[in-house]
Amino acid sequence: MINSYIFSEVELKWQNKWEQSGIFKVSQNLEELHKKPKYYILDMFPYPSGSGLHVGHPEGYTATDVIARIKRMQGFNVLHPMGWDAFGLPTERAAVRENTHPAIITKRNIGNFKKQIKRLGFSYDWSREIDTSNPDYYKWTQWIFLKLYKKGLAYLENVEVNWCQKLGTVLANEEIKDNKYIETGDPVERRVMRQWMLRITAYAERLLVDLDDVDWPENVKEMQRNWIGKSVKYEIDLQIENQDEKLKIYTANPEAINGCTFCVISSKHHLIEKLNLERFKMLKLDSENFGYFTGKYVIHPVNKKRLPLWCADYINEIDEMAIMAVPKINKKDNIFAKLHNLPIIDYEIINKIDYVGIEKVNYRLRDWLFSRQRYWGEPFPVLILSDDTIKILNEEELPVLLPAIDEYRSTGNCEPPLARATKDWLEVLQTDGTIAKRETNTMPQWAGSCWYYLRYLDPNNSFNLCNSEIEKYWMPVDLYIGGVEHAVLHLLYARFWHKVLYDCGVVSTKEPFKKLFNQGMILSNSYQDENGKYYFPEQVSQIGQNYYIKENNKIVKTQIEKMSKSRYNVINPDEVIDKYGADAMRLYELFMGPLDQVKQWETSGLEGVYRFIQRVWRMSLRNLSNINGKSCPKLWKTLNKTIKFSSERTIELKFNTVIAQLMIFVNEATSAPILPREILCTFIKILSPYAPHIAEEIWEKLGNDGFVANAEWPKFDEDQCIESEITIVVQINGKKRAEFLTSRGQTEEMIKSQALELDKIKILSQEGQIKKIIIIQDKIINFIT
RNA sequence: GCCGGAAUGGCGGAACUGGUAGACGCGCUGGACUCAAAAUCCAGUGCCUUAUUGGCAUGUCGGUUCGAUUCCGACUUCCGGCACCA
Repeated sequence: MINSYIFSEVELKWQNKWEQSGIFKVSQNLEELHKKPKYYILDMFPYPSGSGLHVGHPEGYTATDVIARIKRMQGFNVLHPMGWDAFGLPTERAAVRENTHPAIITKRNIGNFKKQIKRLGFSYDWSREIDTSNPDYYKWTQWIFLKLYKKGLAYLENVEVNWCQKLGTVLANEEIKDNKYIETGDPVERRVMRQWMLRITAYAERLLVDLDDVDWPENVKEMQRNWIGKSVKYEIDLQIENQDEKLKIYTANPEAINGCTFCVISSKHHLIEKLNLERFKMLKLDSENFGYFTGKYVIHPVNKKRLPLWCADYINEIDEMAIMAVPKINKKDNIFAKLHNLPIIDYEIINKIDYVGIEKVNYRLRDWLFSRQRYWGEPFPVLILSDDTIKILNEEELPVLLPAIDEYRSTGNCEPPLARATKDWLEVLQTDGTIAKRETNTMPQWAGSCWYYLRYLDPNNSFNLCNSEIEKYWMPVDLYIGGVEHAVLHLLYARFWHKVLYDCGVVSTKEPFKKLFNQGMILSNSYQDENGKYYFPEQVSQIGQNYYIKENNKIVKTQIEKMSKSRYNVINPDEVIDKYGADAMRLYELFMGPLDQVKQWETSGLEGVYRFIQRVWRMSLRNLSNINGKSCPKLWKTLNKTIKFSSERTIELKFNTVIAQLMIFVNEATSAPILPREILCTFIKILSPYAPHIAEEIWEKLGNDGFVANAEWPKFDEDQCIESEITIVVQINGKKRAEFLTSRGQTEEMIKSQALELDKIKILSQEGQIKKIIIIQDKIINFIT
């Protein structure tokens, strides 16, 4: 079977050749770098989970790889790195289960991920690989924390968290449903704990304004704007009747103050306590429209009437909130008023000049809760002195290494796992003889992913986070691709840190990511019981319309959801590659649909791209002609169109349409009477970013020197891309009724006279029914009757 | 609930700036090759209508326009985010 393409051998061969030759390594030498323009293309690096890579990961990676390869062929220095967001909760859970050090589990998971990723033939510069849980890396995460602290952007505060007494630990929101731990049903309560906070709110305005300067999808910018939530509000102080206290209320509509019939204060407002309303504090305000009269009245600042003060939590998500209710115009106030029989009145709008409050700019954005009661994260580079004050460490003392501990769970006293460390880690003798204690909280997973794109630039620098000349050459990231689920949090946090680093003079750009693109998620079916617990597809069987857990026959519901480790619904790319090969896998990932759209994985769709690969192979085995490509005018034209199409649409990330065009070319070239070598060689070049393995193999077989990956991207002849003969559509009242072929670029008169020759139009014209004619050059003629 | 998306044949999708709806692929049907099968190749394939130079079709309802998958308004369903999954 000489005609069949054995992908497994060929793909391994080229992956080895690429690695041995080091063609995807980028120079660290600045003089060398400055000879060419730069292109920094970045993937959101993965969290190496135990369940391995799923088919959703390589979607974005394939997209960036195609761009990286085409940019290299177009003469750019391309920085295309990969690494691991290695700290994180699931690894810690696995560590608890196996009682194995999370570093060992992480190493194992990274090994798996890397092996899986490498099978797809991506052109990463692996010499720049980073791992956020490596002390050489997290030293710099801690270093950035020191910068934040010195700038007054890190502080301690008592904050409510989800506490599970039974487990003696804090739980993530996703682990809780109806105040219970999903896995075991143990109750979860809100408990106040001392937490590190980052003052991201200090950067709210800049985070908002600088969105105007980046080339990001408008919807992502909009989500960030809404998240920051800038609003201009009026603050009005209302006298509380028979009290010294004043109540500060907020309103966006001060002109409507005369429509106010009552005021509402949130249940967590500090005045609740101050005004001796403790007995109400015990009440749970879980229903949105639940509320009670506090027994107090406030005085209307304009008409001096008494307004009842109610307590309810429908008003805002901010704890410290009070409003004037205008049930006539505000929907929520209206519902609340009707429910509690409060008056709804008509009123006159007051003039701006008579506003009784002060204008105040508000942001919805809250400060960032930056500590976790977990082991597998960066230790804070701080000491708690005997007088309970904070002392930060010197840069020379970094990194603060994670200590070895016996178990990866909270202590019996409900302290974080780090409290299990031995005294020589936990206690640090000070020069004055007192003993300082280490912080036992760790940083959240976001920390490492907030600045990793900088470390790729200079990954082995042990004196600096990265060399500033190198930083100036590569930054900003030209294209950043990752899942839309990161549209707000990761991207906002990373922007915040970047701006702080900019203020510290560490980086030269205000924004880290010039262009952003969010790939849509690949979804698949997941199964969940009534408590919200997930099951693997193997654990579930279908009977009729319903799904049951095999073990106990309990019914589960199914839904199409984002593929993720926590939902137990991932599809493994290894199986796909075993069956169809890496090139087919790459093509399918992109052929499925537009990159930014949500897609459901259907393995059957792989058949088509697999056949395409085989067709390309058979086509290349034909007897090639050495005649000039131009002597096959039709195929030459199609080739030029295909080069143009791919050159333009690949950069626009419309990969699915490019692959369709490549297929059109192959269909035509397969049935063409002769196939000139020149045409095939050019086609192989434009195929190579998409299906690099087969492209290299054919390139070599055609007798070319070197790698096709290093070949020059072909140019196209614009004249060849224009059709000289076109179809004019003839419409009557906007409906297509006929069409005719003619040459391009004719005048309206010429088009009109040709259309009037058509029988249908002739009759229409003779009956004198034509009232109006609309002609669109080279496209349409529309007769209106 | 709030914020952001999506909806086109049996299926994934195409239509770049308001101008031929269904490119390309999957599936299906028929044919060629074969002892047979696989693979491959050729033809057909939105729905309705007996054919048609007919009618209906881009989630639903309405609007703007000579003309709407594309613009505007309302709605339905599904998906993502909502600050400790990342």
